[in-house]
Amino acid sequence: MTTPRERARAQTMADITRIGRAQLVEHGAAALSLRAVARDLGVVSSAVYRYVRSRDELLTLLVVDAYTEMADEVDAAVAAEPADEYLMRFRALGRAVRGWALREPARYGLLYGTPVPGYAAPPEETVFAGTRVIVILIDTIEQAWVAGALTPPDTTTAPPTLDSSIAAIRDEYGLTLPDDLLTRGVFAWAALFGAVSFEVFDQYGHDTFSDPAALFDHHLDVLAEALGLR
Amino acid sequence: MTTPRERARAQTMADITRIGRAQLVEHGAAALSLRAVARDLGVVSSAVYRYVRSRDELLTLLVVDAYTEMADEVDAAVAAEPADEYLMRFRALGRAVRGWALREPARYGLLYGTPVPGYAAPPEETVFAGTRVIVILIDTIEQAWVAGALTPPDTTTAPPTLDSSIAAIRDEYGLTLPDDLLTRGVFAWAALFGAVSFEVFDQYGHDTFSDPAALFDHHLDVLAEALGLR
DNA sequence: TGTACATCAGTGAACGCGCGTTCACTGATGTAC
DNA sequence: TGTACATCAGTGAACGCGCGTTCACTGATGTAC
Repeated sequence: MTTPRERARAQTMADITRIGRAQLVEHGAAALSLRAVARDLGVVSSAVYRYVRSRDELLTLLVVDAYTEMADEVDAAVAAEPADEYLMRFRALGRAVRGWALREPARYGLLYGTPVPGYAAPPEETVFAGTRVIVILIDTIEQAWVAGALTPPDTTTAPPTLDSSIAAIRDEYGLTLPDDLLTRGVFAWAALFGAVSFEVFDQYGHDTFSDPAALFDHHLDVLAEALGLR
Repeated sequence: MTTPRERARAQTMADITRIGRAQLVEHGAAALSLRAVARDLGVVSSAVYRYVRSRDELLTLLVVDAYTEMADEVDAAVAAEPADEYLMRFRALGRAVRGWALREPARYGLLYGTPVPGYAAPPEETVFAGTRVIVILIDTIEQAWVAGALTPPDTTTAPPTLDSSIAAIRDEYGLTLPDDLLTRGVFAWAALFGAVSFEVFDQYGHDTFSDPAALFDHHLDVLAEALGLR
């Protein structure tokens, strides 16, 4: 049973998140301001402290909010493909990340851009949401591997100095992927977000590529090839 | 013949750049402040306006400074390898980028991270310095191609919608690379900086990988394979 | 070579702005008896 | 069911801070005759 007060509180929290999101979009993470949120909320600046302990806590709220929204979309996009079409699932994942990032450049920048100076996201609250996408990616590769649908190139080997790190990851997520393939998965993760970041942060000149979506799809093809996905 | 006044001016400009660099390192780009630079320079805040028209102009100065330093290091690293050892040159390029980025995370962030809100780098002043690394990368691939030292995978084809964009790039830099390979070069560029950004911006957990340099080298191997470099 | 004038670096005060956070308070909503 | 008390949301003023930029100014350095 929720009291009116509880409902009002939940509503205000949701409003603060919504307004914070809008502030991010408009002015970027570094300029996010509690006073501006209070203004938009129609309330005196000190009132916001009833809901949020500090500016940093508001940032954390927005970080988790953004990770969650992106991961939800990626989840949905991957799940919309047949379970045994691993290449299609991989492509869907990549496109979902790119789609969200281009729609939400400021929030994407908060997650994958320059760290906000003086702010460090508290792991307890952000790690789960923040690792969802890489977990989906690695799971997709794992499932393809288990199904025997993967013919990984054998031209490289994972560095021996990473043995224990790789073993720890394999344990944590219950994987059976061989070392080299798991390491290639990490590469694919970094490369995917590199391609997205270049587009979102406008590293290509504005008009260098007439069809950036096609360029990105080509990147995904090259990445899938590097994973042995087909 | 330089007058004392000219020399003093050049010295002060150099001091401003140096102090600006230090400010970036300490507080990040968004917090870069003319007043703080003036303080460190030992001068009243308005005096800085004799040297720099605005905060944005100072940012532009620092952007060019950072691009130039990074490209100089990449240049030197690539040139230190034998001219016909294309794989070694590619590896040297990647490692030089990573090395500079890890030594200068804040300046790297200024170039490849979230855009500074409200600031757009003026192309006339930044494009030359900003494209030097990709030009070196593409040149390396071009030379390998011309020398016949490249066996590119033929599993993908460049998207037809990018024909004219690719042709424009080929013309501008006098290249003979086929479409797919040139497009893979762009991919390698984005993927390389993606791997570097993940490390600099701490996307992997702090202790997930015990030997990040080895992980990065593995990434370079996979990238070289995707380019057909060996 | 000496003098008059122009150029330039740097000063100090001011403008108007926004920020995060604390604090004592009012008044409404909820709860225990 | 009614009353006394506790909880909570929101107010308004204040603290101390930093910012970019403009402006009229002083005094030193450079230049043209």
